[in-house]
Amino acid sequence: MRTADIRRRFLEHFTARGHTLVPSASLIADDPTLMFTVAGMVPFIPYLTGREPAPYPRAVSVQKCVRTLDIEEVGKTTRHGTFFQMNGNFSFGDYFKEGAIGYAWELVTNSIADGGLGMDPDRIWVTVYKDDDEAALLWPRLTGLPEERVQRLGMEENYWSTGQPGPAGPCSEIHFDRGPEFGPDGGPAVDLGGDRFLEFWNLVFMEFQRGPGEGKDFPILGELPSKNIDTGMGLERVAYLLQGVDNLFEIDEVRPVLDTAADLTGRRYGSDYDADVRLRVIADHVRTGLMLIGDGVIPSNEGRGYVLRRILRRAVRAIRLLGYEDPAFPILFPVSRDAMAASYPEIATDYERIASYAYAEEEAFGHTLRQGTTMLDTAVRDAKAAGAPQLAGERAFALHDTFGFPIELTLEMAAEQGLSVDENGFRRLMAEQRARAKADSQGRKGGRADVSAYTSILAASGTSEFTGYAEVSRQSRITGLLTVDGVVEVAGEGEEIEVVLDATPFYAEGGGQQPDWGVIRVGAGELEVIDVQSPLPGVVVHRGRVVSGEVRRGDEAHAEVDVSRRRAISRAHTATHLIHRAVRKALGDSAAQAGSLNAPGRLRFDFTTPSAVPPSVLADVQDEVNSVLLDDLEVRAFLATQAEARRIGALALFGEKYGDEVRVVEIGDYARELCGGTHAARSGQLGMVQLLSEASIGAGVRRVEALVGMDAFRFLAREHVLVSQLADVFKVPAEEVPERVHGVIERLRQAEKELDRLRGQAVLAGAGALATAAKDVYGVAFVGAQAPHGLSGADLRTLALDLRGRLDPAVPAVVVLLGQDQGRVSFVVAVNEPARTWKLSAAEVVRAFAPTVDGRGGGREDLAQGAGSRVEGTAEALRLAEHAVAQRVTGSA
RNA sequence: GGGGACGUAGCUCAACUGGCAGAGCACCGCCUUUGCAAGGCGGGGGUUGAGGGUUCGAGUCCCUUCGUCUCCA
Repeated sequence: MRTADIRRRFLEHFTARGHTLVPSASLIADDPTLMFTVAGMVPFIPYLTGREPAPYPRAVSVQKCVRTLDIEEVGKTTRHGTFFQMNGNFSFGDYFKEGAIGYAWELVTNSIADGGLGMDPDRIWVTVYKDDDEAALLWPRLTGLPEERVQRLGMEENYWSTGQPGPAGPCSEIHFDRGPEFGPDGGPAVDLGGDRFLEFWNLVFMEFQRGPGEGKDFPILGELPSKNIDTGMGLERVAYLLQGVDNLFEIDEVRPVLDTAADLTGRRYGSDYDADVRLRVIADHVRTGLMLIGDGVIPSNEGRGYVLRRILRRAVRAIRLLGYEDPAFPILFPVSRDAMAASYPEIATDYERIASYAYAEEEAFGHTLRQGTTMLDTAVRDAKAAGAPQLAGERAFALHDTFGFPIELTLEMAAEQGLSVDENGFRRLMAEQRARAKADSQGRKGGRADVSAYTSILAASGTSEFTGYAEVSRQSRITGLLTVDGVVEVAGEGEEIEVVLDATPFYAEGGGQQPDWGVIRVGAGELEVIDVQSPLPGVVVHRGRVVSGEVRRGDEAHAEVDVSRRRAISRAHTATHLIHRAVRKALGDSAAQAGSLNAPGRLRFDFTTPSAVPPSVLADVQDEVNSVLLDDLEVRAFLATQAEARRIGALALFGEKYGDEVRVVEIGDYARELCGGTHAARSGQLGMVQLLSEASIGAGVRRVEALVGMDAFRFLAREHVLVSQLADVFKVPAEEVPERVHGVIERLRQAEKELDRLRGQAVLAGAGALATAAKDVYGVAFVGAQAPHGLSGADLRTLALDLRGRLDPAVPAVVVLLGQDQGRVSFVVAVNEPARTWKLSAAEVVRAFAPTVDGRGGGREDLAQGAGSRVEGTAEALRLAEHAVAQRVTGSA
């Protein structure tokens, strides 16, 4: 049975039983504490914890998930994969254990013709929590399962809770017996974690409220007012059971990639364990990369983007280690796309964009690999030269840390050179780095990193409503107050605080739009707001300083947004939509928004496109946007369902919440997209839009910046003045300024070169005479002279080198020149090759006479220079230099 | 957020403990040669990312800043 079939059967089974179908949420979790959506229940957390009322009593979903915690295990075991899909049915205070067990059993054992999965009931085993007598009784009673195939396990296996106070409860797991060839008899309780009894569905019965405690050690505070069901069936696991293959890498959605990789590298899957592991890694990581980019994650050096980068690079590394050197993603990604498109059509429609990131990343990694290889070669050479049998851990770590060279490759390539690597040293350094980063983040706790303070405010006071679309000031109440020390009741003048209101007109930074500023007044004081953030969905935090009086939790407050700032930001945001639309019209739909910044009067807009945008296209975009402003279109915002929004063609960005209702912003009939930001009322209010620059900010992503309204006007006015001034200075019409400047620069260069040439000639003018005046000092041709005044140190050097060149190269020669320039003495000593074999050193000669001119200097054996301040010492210095030469020659002869 | 590395000619990179800014490719000219990566000779091309500092002297050392790469969180 194809994976897409299992998925469809699951959804149909539960929708037929009154469950609301909820589409998979984005892999980018709507929770700042989570990197990715790591489990099927993540999108339902607010309902399961009772933080928000559930909009439906029962729900069913197939949720995309990514987990990278055990990334090192991927490919080595049958079940670790970084991307997987969780089938889940949920009940929010509706049915409980009996319903959950009954529905599950029906789906698992109903025949395929009846829409079930058609598993053999005789091969099903279940486990329940040891004290959950209710479940232990229900299973045999509802399903006819023999009691001996219902086993009791402890807290570790069959009890569920989050790490924090909140809901908890026993769970019950359904296993499939793969047969005696996979392990011993006796059921999952005996073959715990083995390959024979494979757990594929976990039913969680949330019935208790737990208190604080570590791990599984916490008190039960009582029963939940509303008992919930949360189940998770690993789609991949079921697929590999039903498809009769050995692991999740061999199912229909993954295997094609594995086979293609095997073909590319000339391997036969199943013939070599190490190669098999690598093939499985490739298959898994390619799929994960595809799905992550599909949900809007972009490879980068931090956060989610970094995890994605690591996954992609691990895939590239694996295929390189299998001996394939050419770009592999352009071959592998389309295969993965075709395997996944049945369940996720957007992967196919959006493929061009996804591919551009993936391919670029492979190329970028190729670059770092080439650099790293050179570094590794020198490291290997050094080690061999030193006679060391192994590469130091420090070198391996430096390669990894600085050049991104993976340790596996270091091991492999060192081995080829007959060297081992000090892996323990490497691991120690990695651990140190980890400890450093951790210590750092611990040190800064209490700021935004820790959201628990906000969670408690949310729990106590509920969500704060945003009213800023319709109004810019409002009466409300302070429901939460924080300082650096945490939650407080009151804050006095001068304190930096954070305030939460029950309802606020302040826009929290989000969607690229900068936060509002303004003031919050209470009876006894006033708060100046300079930042507004939403650390958790539903919580709006106003940051600022108490400028007078005091602010107290519970105070009635008057919140007032700085209107001119807000308007300037709104204009920028509306302009961003127009630019987005115009760019897409000009470049095609592959030019998708990749980020934006909307600040007062100016904006940045990042979008994906394979290459630089020609200036002519930018000019067209700017023209078009400004003509739309002149059309003075009405800007309208309204709520719509996802389906409606899609029908009317609203552009949806990645990482949008898949809530029931979305906000659509449309500008006349010109642009329409999902957006939570604030906007101008009519396009005419923008005045004008001026594009400033276009640049690359990374592979496949370009950024344009623009000014809006008065800021755009002032910019142009300034430029105009500048050009007028230039035209004035150069005495030409404005259009001819560039040509004129070009000409002037060219002439200046010519003049400088000519000057240099003449200078060189002047410097060398006396060289011939000086050379012939060389003195014989015990067999050494010695030239000692005062150069003409005004020569720089560099000039002296040129002269000295020229002199040295004029002397007989077979005869030892020493040239000593001193010159004066602006009250300082500079000097150069040059020594030729034969003189050096006579142990004459230029640096030594310099040191011999430098003190007589109060100078210092030094240099190499053949050329040395320096400078001093005592002009009167020049003649004496020359004598000393000659003396030094004489002494050295006679002393060593 | 915390570390590490790198910014030198159009490109790829050299330049030892501070001491003459260079090579290969590309470009231009001339010569040779009817042959698809042609050879020879000659030539142009540099604010060593930017700004300070130390020093007789900074591509090199120190500080600031911008950019790129990379590891950890």
